[in-house]
Amino acid sequence: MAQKPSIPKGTRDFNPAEVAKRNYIFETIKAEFKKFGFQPIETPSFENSDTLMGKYGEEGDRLIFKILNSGDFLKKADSKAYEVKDSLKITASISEKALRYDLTVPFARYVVQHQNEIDFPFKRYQIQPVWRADRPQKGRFREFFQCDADVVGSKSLWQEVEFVQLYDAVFSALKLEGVTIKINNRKVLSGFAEVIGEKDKLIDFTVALDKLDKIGEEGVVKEMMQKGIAESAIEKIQPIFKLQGSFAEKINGIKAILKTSETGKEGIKELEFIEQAIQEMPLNSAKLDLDVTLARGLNYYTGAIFEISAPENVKMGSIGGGGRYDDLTGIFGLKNMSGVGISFGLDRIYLVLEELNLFPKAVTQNTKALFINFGDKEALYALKAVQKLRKENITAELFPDSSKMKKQMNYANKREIPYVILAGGEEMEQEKFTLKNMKSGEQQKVDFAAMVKTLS
RNA sequence: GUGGUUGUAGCUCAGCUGGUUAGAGCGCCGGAUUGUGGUUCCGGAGGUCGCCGGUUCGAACCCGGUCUUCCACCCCA
Repeated sequence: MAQKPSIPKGTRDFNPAEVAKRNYIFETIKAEFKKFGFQPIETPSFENSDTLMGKYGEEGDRLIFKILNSGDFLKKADSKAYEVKDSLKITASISEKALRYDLTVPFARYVVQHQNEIDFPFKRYQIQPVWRADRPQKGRFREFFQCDADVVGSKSLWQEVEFVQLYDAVFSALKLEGVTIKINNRKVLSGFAEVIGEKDKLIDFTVALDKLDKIGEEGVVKEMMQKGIAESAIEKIQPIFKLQGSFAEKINGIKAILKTSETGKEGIKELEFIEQAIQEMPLNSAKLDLDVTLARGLNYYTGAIFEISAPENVKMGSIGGGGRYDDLTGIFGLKNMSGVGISFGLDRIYLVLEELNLFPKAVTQNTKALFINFGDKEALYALKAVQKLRKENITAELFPDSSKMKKQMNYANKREIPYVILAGGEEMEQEKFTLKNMKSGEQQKVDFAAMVKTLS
């Protein structure tokens, strides 16, 4: 065999069964998005580099796939950067476009660009692939789909409440139980930093705090100290490492710490608002939990922060996330436009559903009936019936070649087609069809109407 | 981006301290069975051992590079 072709690292092919299952997830999510009043938009797979660069932090810039300029790009390259082999600097001069890294920033760009045509508050959903030049791992790909729903143009906390409900609605529809919707608030995190007098180290502080469940209290303290946060400061917020119990109990715990921080208190108020609303309208299958260590994500979150944990028995990173960003469109010149949104990680949800065996059987079902081909005369008779069946909304097909019976039956068997229809000279004369149930092996000679009845 | 790991038939994997023609199970193709599949029996095809180079009389096996897989870190869906 010749050299086998291959696909790039971190990308995948999807076979028919996989596509069917993925579509099932897409359709389920989409149906809930629509029920909540979101409308779809789509944006290009690549954007101008300056739309994306600098929006995800230094780390993010590194993970953005850059597209090489067409033509004689070296002619226009930054020769100084080239001389000293400064990859970072030369990139800007040889690449002007980049593959989209997420759906939020392109959405912000979209809102600013089309601000005059949009009726605010604007609720949009978007399901498209994104690309990251990351090193792949389980559930981590270089091309994957995000399913986002966002609202811009409203500061109302009712949006947050609705997003919690939307998460719950989607996971309930997917029959995925035991999902935890973790919530936090940027203002609470700012409050912590303020209280300990390390306001300017907010990012370092939250990034370290975010790792609590992974590296433990000791690890977090160590990392904070490495980042230059004073030991005495860390001691002050020690209680947050040990927060336990119900949502309300945890709130009480942080209230004590944040009593001197106006920002912090505001964050608490927001969290309480959302929690109380959810208590009035209980969730179906998911659980809402406060996690003050949750920092997750992008620096532009200003209020609520969401992250979705898969059920405990599945080893998988977060399967969704989101939050409130007061000033995302500000980067593109549109001020005072608050947005809040959530995202579903389709590829990871797939892995979780697969692991827990939660895909409905019907998802992969395809053709209902296969007509055996006995020759041209019989094939014509069969195809006429196929055409009529399709008009009845029944998926049917004719085996294209008059191959051996064994081969045709085998084909039906392999494809798990539930019915095979045999129609030869005898059936043609009587205007009937021999309908064989592939599972039971039973067969009977029926007329078209009876066949439709069995197949529908 | 850093450190580690993996790659042998379509698939899952054997293959001893380097030693002739690299194996198994499953699958595939053909036949027993030319209007009856999933069971059984018989036969068959299919491998530059990820790729490139090196060491050696000799490499699937040792060494280097590269690609890929998975894992940890970074970060994240």
